[in-house]
Order: sequence, then structure tokens, then C-alpha cells
Amino acid sequence: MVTIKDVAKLAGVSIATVSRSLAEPDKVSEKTRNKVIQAVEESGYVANTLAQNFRRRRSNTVLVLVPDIANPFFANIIQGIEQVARQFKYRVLLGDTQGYDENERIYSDLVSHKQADGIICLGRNIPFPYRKGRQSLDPAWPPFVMACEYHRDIPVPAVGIDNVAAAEVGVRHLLSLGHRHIAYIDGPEDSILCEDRLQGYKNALKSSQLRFEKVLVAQGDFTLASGYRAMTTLLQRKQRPSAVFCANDEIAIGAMQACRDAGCELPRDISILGFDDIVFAEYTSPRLTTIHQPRNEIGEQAMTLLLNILSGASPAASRVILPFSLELRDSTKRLE
Amino acid sequence: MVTIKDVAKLAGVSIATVSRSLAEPDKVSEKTRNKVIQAVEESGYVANTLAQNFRRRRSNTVLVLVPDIANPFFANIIQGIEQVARQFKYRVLLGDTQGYDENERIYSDLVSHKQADGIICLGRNIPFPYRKGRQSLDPAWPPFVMACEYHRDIPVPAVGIDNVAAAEVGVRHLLSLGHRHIAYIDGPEDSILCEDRLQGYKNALKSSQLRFEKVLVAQGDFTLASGYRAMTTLLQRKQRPSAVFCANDEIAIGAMQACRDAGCELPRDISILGFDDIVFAEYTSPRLTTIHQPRNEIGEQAMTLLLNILSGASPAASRVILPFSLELRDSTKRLE
DNA sequence: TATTATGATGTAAACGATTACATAATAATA
DNA sequence: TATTATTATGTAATCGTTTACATCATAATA
Repeated sequence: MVTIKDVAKLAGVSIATVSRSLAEPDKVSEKTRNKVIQAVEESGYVANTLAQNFRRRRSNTVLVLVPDIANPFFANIIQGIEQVARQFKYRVLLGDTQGYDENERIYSDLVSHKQADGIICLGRNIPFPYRKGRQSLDPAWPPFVMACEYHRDIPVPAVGIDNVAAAEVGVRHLLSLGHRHIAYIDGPEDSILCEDRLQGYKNALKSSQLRFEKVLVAQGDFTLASGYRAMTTLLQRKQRPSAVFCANDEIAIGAMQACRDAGCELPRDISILGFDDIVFAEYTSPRLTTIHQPRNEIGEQAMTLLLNILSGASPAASRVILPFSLELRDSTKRLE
Repeated sequence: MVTIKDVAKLAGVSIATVSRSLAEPDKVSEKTRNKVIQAVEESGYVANTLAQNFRRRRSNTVLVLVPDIANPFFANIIQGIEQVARQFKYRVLLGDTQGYDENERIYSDLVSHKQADGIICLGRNIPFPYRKGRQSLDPAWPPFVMACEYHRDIPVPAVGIDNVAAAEVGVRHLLSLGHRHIAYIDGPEDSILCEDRLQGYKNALKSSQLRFEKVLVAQGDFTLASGYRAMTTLLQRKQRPSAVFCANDEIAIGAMQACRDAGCELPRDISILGFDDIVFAEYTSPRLTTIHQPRNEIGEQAMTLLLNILSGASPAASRVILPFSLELRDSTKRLE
């Protein structure tokens, strides 16, 4: 293997000069710089990143913890992260936690082992141990930011949309179509993001002087199957809801299937509203009305935020709130 | 930071002994081993992986090149890879190439830079430069395996199903339902996997003494939108096909939407057959009949294969062929 | 008991870069 | 021109491990 030593010999300079020519070109005279570059090309030298990382004591790698890569929603966020990472010569290490905290722990250990410089967490909990009730960032924690979710008590840097407002806009849309009996299929229990969406749902109901009824809330977990199950349950009630707000598009798509299986015609009998606007939302029948989130941008901003933190710029917590929009399609219909 | 030196001092042994106690416990007496372990715990020592990687000259990391993580098909394969990787203490570096060869190049450079020990390639081309017509593996290439796709000329280690046979089974199913006018919506042009599926389609036709008609083949690119477009084109022909075999499920789902938009009723007017069996296939209306691929296992096997190669076990090329199955659902129907 | 094999430990040299510091060469100033 | 500031380069230490080799203690053998 050709090392910096070989290049130095070939160029007739010291290894220090080679290092400088490559890393800080302006600290070296043009003449030597050219000699070095020439030698690099001639020898086919590529710096050994393992040695560099070791010496510089950082890996130029960020760890992305994903609850489930199979979820297309996350995929787009990862793409955004990747894009920015590539631009800044960072690598993306993937950690699919499959929902297990245990795996989160394993992965976040990578940071203490110096395999990663920081973490972007797409899931809903902080991947480090901390006492319940903690209200501040632990300075011992490695740099990390949350994308989508955030933390109720601890001011973790986070990127996302205003889920309360988004849900409210969505449900108000259903109300504006004349629906009064609106159900909500929730996502996983401990997700703040879902709590917020539930809150938005409640707010909207309140704005129309409607009472919040607990029986109209069914539990899901962001999967297609859970949407199907939850909807099936809702359909068994004596009085069926005329509209259903779903915590994400997959739940919505599962719910639509349940409706069809129960003999409902969509959207005539039931209006369905999703959340996220994944690509598949445009290809359901009827096409799914949903809340659009700027997924790619969420990823980009999260990575940017982490980069800032890594460069020591903004030590303080900060939250980036991005805009959402209601994507009107065919799955919601005026109540006749 | 606590280093191996501190542990050595604390345990009253040399750093070599500490290193050995940790890496090759049986080369050290039980007494010392215990002293060391004790010291490790007491001091909270964790080995600096950056230093280890540097010294051992490998990163324990594999690079996974994905054409598009947003495709749920790939997501499951990645999960399989991850699983095995985690088990063997390997890290997974993600490279979303977004279909650009340029990006593939950038990423595969990571290997020469020692950032990754090997590559798993989910896309359709080899991410290293090579002369066209080459028939053998270049010994200079870093360890890599292909998952899903493979290479026509070069015997690259690969994992996948028998796409010719799978397509043939699928199309024969359509034939058995009485369809004679069967279209095929293809995937990206340079995909071998798609060539194989096309071949299977042709084989099936032949087995029923049907002529292959070029006009019945439409071009797609694995995306929902491409399926929609291709189907729209097919529907404009004077004689519409009564069944369509799609190169993947996303194309199929796009095609279904196009049919509906054109006023067809599914599956009455047109039978649709997909490929891959992504989760969404069960939630379309009608539910999509498709070829099931063991995605997770493909990922697992690919990682296992790479691990073998990395350990120097099987230097030769090998292909792992996994079983597929026809998943009968509701989108294909007997021709009336 | 003297000698030899075996096993456990220590010493010190790598690995390939970065970088603080010293020094030499050049430019700017008096 | 002599002196000082500035810039360019080189020397050598350093990062935290692993590991070849030397050494020492102990067990096995003659």
C-alpha cells in the first residue's frame, strides 16, 4: 500500500508537508504543492481513512436510528439526511432498531466507541439511559438530534412539523365536509407525535362544539395491519363513524381495506384522512387525502442541525418547525 | 478518556496483557484475566474502535449500495443484511445511489479508503470500472456480492431467486385463467433481473403456443408513476390486454390506478400480476396477486456470503438461489 | 538435580496519519 | 545593510491499539 511516506519520498519533501498540502493547501507554497500533487497522482496515493480517523479522533460518520426502514416515510427522511451527509463528506451508518430499545442501546454505543460522531434519532425515545423526570440535556450525551419526534421534557434539538396544528387542520377539513362523528386511529402509545395529533383532533372537535369521545379513538401502531384491525373494531360499533382520521398513511390504507372488506363503499360511506403523504397515498382507491410532511427536508434539516452541533456552533437546544400542507384528494367526501 | 494504559496500570500488568485478556482470553492465565476484567469494569474502559480499526486495518463495516431506499422492497433486504451484520458485530454503511452511477463510484471509494471492508450491491451494476466484455472477477476488486441482481458475464457472487422461472410461473397462472392477450410492463432497461422476467414471460407464452408480441411490452422503471404511465399507454391500444404482468409491485399498483382512471373495473376487465410481494400488495383493491420473494432472507444470505468472502473462506464465485412462490390474491381472475 | 519444553507476561516496534515546535528561508522594515 | 517579521518546511512526538519477539517462571523430562 502506498502511504504518505512514499509520496513524501517521491515528492522530495517531508511527510508533514504532504499532509499539509492535502489538508491545508494554503499553508504550503505553490511549488511544493504542485510537486506533492504530482507525486500523489503518480503513486496513486489515497489517504488511509482509518489512520486519519484515529488521529483526528472522529469518524465523520453519523448514526441514524430508524424504528423501521421498511416504512417509506422514514426512507425519505433518510434520503434527506444522506444528501446533506454526502455533501459534507459524512457517512451514514444505519441502525434499524426494529422498535427494540435494546437495539437502540447497542447502536448508540457506537458513539462511545467512536464509530460515530453523532446520532439522528427517527424514533420516539432518547437512546441513552436517563432518570425519568429529567428536564435538561445531559452534557455527557453525545451530539444528537431527533427528527419527526421530539421530547416532552428534555429540550432535545429536533426537526419536525407542528403536529397539533396539522392534525387540527385535517380534522377541521372533515368537519367542514359536515362530518360530526369522526374517529381517530392512533399510532404507538408512547409517541409524542401521536399525542400531538390526538390533541389537534381534540382541538378541532372543540372548535365545533363537539364532545371528545374516547370510544372513537382506536389504537394502532403505524402499520397497515394495525390500521386494518383498528378500523374493523370501529366498524363493529352500533353507530359507525362517518369519517376517520388516521395517525399515518399506512394506518389509513389498512383502514380503507377494512372498510371495503366490511362492505363499505369509499368514500361514500366513510371518509378517510391520512397523515404523512407517502408515495402510495396517491395510488390508493380512492386516492388518499392526507397531511403532507416535507420528509426530505426534515432529513436535510436534521443533518444540518447535527452538523452545527458537531462543529460546536450551537450548543443550545433548538427546534426546527417545518411547514405541512393538507393534500386534498378523493378519500374524503362531503357527508350527504 | 480511559485507555488501555490506565487499565494496565490499575490491574498491575502490561498493556499487552490487557489487550490479550480482552481479545484472546485463553492466552492468559485465569488469575490475570480476572484482574484485568476487574480493572476494566472499575475504570469503565471501552476500547477505542478507531484505534483498533486502524491497527487491525479493517473497519468491520460493510457498505450497502441501494438504488433507492424509498422502495420498500429494498428496505426488507436491508433489514436482513442488518440482522446478520449486527450478529457478527459488523456495521452497515448506507449508500443510497439514487440510481446515479456517479454516486456508486463515490461510495465504493469508501472501500479503497478502508472505510468499509466489503460491498453489498442491491442495484444492477458493478460499482467499479471495468472493460466491457470482461468475463471474470477482477482480483483487484474489493469483496462484494450482489443481492437481487447478478451479472450476465462476470461471475459475481450473488443472491436471488430464479427470475425466469418465477415470471414463467406467474404468466402461466394468467394463461391458466384463460388469458391470451397478456401484456408485460418491464422495469429499467439495463436490469438483468428484468430481462430474466421478460424471458420467463416469453417462455410461458411459448408453452401455450402464443406468439410474443413486442407491442405488448411497455417500459417502466419500478416506480408507481412509471406503472401508471405504461398502463395508460397499453390501454390506448385498439385491443386492450386482458391481463398484465408487471415487473414489480409498484408498477402493478400504478397500473391498477391507471386502469381505474380509464374506467376499467378490476379484476373483471383486466387481471394484474405483480412481482415482489411488498407489504402494500395485500392492501390494494383488489388485493394484488404477485410473486413472493424472500426478501429478508435474500439480505441475510447476501451478508453471510460477504462474511464468508471476507474471512477468505470462499474466494470463488457462487450464486445462492432462493425459492419464490406465487401469492394468489384477488387481482387476477378467470377470463369470462 | 540438571535440562528442556511450555506457558505467561513484558518490552517495544509497528500501524499511517496529524501537528506542536524548531528551524530555515524569504520578505518587510528600519 | 542589518534587523525583524513572516512564511515554508522539517523533525519528531503522538494518537491507542496489536503483536513479534524476548524474557521469565513453571512444569515435564532425563
